[in-house]
Amino acid sequence: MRTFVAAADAGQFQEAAAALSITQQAVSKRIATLEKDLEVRLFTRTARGARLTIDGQAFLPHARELLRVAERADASIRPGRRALRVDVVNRRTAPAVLLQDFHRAHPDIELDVVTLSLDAYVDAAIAAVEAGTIDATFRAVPPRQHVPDGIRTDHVINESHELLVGPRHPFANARAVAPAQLTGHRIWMPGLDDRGEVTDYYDELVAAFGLRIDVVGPVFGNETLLDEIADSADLATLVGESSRYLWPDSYDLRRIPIRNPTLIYPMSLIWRDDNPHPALNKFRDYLDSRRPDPTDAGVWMPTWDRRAV
Amino acid sequence: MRTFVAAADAGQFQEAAAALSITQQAVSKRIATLEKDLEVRLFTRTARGARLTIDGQAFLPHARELLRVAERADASIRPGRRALRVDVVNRRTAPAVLLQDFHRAHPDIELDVVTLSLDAYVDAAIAAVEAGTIDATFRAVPPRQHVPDGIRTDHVINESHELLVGPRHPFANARAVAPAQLTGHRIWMPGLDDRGEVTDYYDELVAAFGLRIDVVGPVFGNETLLDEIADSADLATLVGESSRYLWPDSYDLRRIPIRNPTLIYPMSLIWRDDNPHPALNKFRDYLDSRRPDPTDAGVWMPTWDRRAV
DNA sequence: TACCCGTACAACATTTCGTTGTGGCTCGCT
DNA sequence: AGCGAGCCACAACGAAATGTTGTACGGGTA
Repeated sequence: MRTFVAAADAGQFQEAAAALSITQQAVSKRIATLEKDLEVRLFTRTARGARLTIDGQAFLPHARELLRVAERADASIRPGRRALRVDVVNRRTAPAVLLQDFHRAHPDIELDVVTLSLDAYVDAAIAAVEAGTIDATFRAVPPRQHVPDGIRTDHVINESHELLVGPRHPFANARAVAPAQLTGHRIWMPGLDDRGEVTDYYDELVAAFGLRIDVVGPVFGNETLLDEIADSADLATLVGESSRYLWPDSYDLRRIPIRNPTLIYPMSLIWRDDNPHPALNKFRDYLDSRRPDPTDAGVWMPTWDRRAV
Repeated sequence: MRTFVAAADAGQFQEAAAALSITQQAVSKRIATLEKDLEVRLFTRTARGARLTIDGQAFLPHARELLRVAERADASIRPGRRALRVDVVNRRTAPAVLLQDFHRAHPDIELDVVTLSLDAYVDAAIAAVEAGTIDATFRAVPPRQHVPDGIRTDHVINESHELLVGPRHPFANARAVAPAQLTGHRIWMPGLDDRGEVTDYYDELVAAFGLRIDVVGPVFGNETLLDEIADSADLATLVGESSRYLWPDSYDLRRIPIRNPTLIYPMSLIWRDDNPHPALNKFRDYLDSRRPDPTDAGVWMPTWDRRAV
């Protein structure tokens, strides 16, 4: 591909060969092989060079695109020059929205959004940051969480919860609900088991408001969950407010804000203080510009104190 | 790349090897080479297979994208299965807009928009259609134009002209102008020389309204032209209405509609009747749904009768 | 502890790839 | 018209790569 593009740009094989530091014959051979593989003539050879055929013209932009993608693929992992790699717990939460917005604001900055395998507790994520395999991660950082030297955390997101219900649910037409009203109602959050700080959060939430959260059943994927909730008259689930920007509205589901108090899930950015990646500072600046309001009244946040459970 | 993706999907080299019809050792070698080239470990080898590292996870989507692009590149020219290839005279005219819209309406249909070299008259374009190197082209087809058997034409576009002027031009603030008002004004259309039916059109236009069209000077590119017009108090040029959807508004240029009569440039789609490409019919259906109004009053169209000049 | 499964390493055969050498074609100059 | 310059294709050879078979190593598991 590189040879094809070089030859197309140069208009002749000889010059392309020079640019690639190989012989003209090698270029000729490469192009011939490509033409044989594609079963199409790409150049018309003349005495004064080689001009693209129609097929060649049609192929050229694809070839360039391929080289661009290859370049980006390489840049995404080559140590020392790779894209900024940020971990999010999952792609339907506030950090993902934030990263999308950041990308819109700075399209030139290469980003890689990864999701560490599901058994990653804060500790595992912090270890990954420390090891340098990821540049940053968004996590809830309980006060008692041990943070090694050289690792910094910054509380940059307050994600508030909404109740997601189907049209037949008692709260389907409510403008808002208070956590106290949820007492006795079933809240279904499959897959919410054994996940470190996340379960700690919901344990504390349950204890604080007398909620009933079911975690039964395996996770068959998001569509199944939404389907069941849409059909049910008593199932509900909690989702982050940001997910409204990430889901299609295809199901007949209602999002009911939760008020008095609002249920906040706090998240911090975690990164290595000595990470020299230039994009990291830009990302932190961006987060700074959207920092959540200082906690005010009407808001519930976890204490993350095990004794509260 | 294919091997990497296969191994990532399979979770083990052995199975990937089977899928690729090579030995496990070959897969191992390929992955090892890739890792060496990238200077990054992509898999952690375990006794029960190979799992992606963080780096591998970050790389995977890029690898998939590369394969997709390669697939599309191949599809764009492989005879018998290639994308629908449509020629437009240049990428700033109505056909280009139409193709964009069509692509939005049918994102699944692969399109290749090409531009035949500039010396291509209708005859050359028709020959290209006949030879099958392009599936269709948009051209003005004068009534006297010879069209071979098996080639069909359909008048699907009426592009109306607008006058493009800088802020100091006398018409800069006009809501509209009539062709008669343009008598004596300089209209600059560099590059408009020796272009077959296109020049015929403007020749007839000049004769009909006593216009003065300058074609002096080489074409240095669009930016230069726009620059000069923006700066000049008496230069103007004619552009198609559709170009408003294709140009940025970065220059301080005014588009003045031309009325009484509107100046129409008619264009037809030209294709081979026996072209079996499935996308061709869909494209024609689409064009049908946007067919221009039957010519009504207040419109000027060329007769393309040489004697009129 | 003995296997089973999966990966890595080694040696060898085969294919691919790049180089040098050469011929043929076309354009432009004399 | 003849000749030289410039460019591409084909042939032959050596080097590098790639794939295969054979084998060793290591971690789960019965």
